[in-house]
Amino acid sequence: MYRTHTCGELRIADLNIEVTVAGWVQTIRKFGSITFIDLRDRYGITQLLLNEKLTEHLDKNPLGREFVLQVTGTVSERSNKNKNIPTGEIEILVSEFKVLNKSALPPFTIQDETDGGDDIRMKYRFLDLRRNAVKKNIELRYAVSRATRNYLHHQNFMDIETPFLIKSTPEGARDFVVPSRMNAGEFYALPQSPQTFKQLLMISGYDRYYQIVKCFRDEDLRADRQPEFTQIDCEMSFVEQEDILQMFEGMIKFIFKEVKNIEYALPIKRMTWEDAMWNYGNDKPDIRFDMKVKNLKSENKIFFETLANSEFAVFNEAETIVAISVPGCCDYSRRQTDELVEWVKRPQIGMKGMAFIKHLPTGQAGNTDGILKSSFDKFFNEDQLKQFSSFCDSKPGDLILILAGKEERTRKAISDLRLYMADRLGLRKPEEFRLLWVTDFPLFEYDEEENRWVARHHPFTSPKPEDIEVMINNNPLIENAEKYLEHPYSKIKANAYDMVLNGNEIGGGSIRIYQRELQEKMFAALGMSKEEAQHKFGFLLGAFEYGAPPHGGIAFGFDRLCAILGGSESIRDFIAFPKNNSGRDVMIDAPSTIDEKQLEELQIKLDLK
RNA sequence: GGAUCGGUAGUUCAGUUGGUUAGAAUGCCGCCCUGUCACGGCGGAGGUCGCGGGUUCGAGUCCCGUCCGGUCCGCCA
Repeated sequence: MYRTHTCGELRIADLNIEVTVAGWVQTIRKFGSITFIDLRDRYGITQLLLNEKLTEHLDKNPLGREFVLQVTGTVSERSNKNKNIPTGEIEILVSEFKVLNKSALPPFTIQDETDGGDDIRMKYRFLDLRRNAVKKNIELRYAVSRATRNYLHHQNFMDIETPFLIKSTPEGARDFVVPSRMNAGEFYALPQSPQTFKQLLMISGYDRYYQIVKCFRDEDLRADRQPEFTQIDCEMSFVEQEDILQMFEGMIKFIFKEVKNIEYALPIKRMTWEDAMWNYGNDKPDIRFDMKVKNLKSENKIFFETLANSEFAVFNEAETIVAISVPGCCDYSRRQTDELVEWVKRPQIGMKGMAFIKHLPTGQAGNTDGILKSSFDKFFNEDQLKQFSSFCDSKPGDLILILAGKEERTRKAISDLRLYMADRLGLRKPEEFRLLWVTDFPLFEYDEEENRWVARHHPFTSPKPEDIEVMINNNPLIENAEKYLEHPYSKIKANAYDMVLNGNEIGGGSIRIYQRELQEKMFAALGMSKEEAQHKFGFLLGAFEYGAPPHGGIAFGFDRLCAILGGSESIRDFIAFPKNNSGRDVMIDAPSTIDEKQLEELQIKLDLK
């Protein structure tokens, strides 16, 4: 037996018993003829005390950090207690110890505040995982997984595995591709999600399915995007949107309770996609703070009358003018406002400039309205500025920031600016969690490059019942690409919904199409020929003919959910063995070349450009 | 595909308008220390300044190229 106890469990109640523990050397503190060693395992740290004799032995056989020890001794009370750790009242008076294995000197310190940078930590990820800071993320991930499984199990969901070697369907993200040796010249694709399989399971009658499952997308990465990532993938039969919202509201609530011990007040707020875009410039608004977007003008509709006749060309000519009132920032200096202007002019934001109004409090008795001072004073009189202020709901102390330009870009910019200002003001508190359902997404988006409709969610999403006829009775063809907004298809709403947590999309799903005719119409709408649809999705279309029940589902981004619950931006911290920005695993050095023999077996010849 | 920031000791970083022998902290090694827990004290070792080329009397510093890493845009149904 290697150990009787772990390094995290011994307490003052265990005094005088003989124990054997095993673990890694965290630190060695030598004091002349006695030595303290902190021994670490997954469960904690226990202090060892080596007497004179053992300390002498140590001089001849030195220990180093991360050596693996097995230690036997007696639990004794410390004369100086350490209140910072749970085992801080005791130590083990060592009678014998054995080095189970030596360790090379680690390239960085195995501590909460390590001295190692990301690069070296990823290369030695197995050492990084020993650190408490990383370990607690991995533990949190397991807690989320456990809570999810518990909840879904008790709701009669079955965990059913679906294959990883499937068929490439180049709609949506780029597939990872695997050559088939037995079928030379042919390729499997790794699933971007088990979408079609879970729909087939519904047709098979497994009316509640879930899987915590790896998905693969061969696209460029970000801090919150990995080439292989994990989804909580769910599907239900005989349900409408409302049933799914209820079920998964319950699930997220259960996860919050189990993992964070937070009782989330239901129901979760709901918002239509249109409202979200209108009031936040974004389909995944962070509602931990207000600072709503004010629409002064949008696509040639003037909401704020004064703008119609102003001399200010920037405002006159803009497709869209939007503003936010930032609380408590009216005293921004020239330098600070310039800094914001520079911020919105960065290529990532892409604005040409920014106007602002300072709503200064006066300090004079009797005047509670404050004084308005703008960056465009010469174009507007005091009354007009007042109208501006009241339109933007500004209060004395606010700084009104105004962006003008093309609809889509400007809306994205004001949304980014809103988040940026909230960050500056500390309004995005990591320990505050605000959930939101966003519903009624458009079914289609227009792809100007390919000059066709693309599915905003995916091609299996059902339109709202009232829009089905619109879809069936109209030709998807667009004669004038400039006017795609006038095409009936751009008005069709999807039976789709996203769950948003603190400004992050953590889950999304839809009620699916379950009739062959409608699904064929959908493929046709996306510019797919009958033959093409049959080649790619014939199995699904065929299955729809054998009694497909109405069904729908949702998938949660598991890594991202864990990251947010853990208060982090980066999902890498919550994946045991993540890949870097270029999709490399720097620890095992993958991807890599393969043997000539392997290529031969696959009958593949490389012709690298 | 594009933008941007970075690469200097094992590690994390500093390094001025280009100018003597490239520094700090931490880690490591040695000696001292019986109550430390971020132990302390004294001493020591440790560098192809990512790589290649250029400008210059002289390059860690300036220029060009390249590789690697971070962040972002495009992309991610």
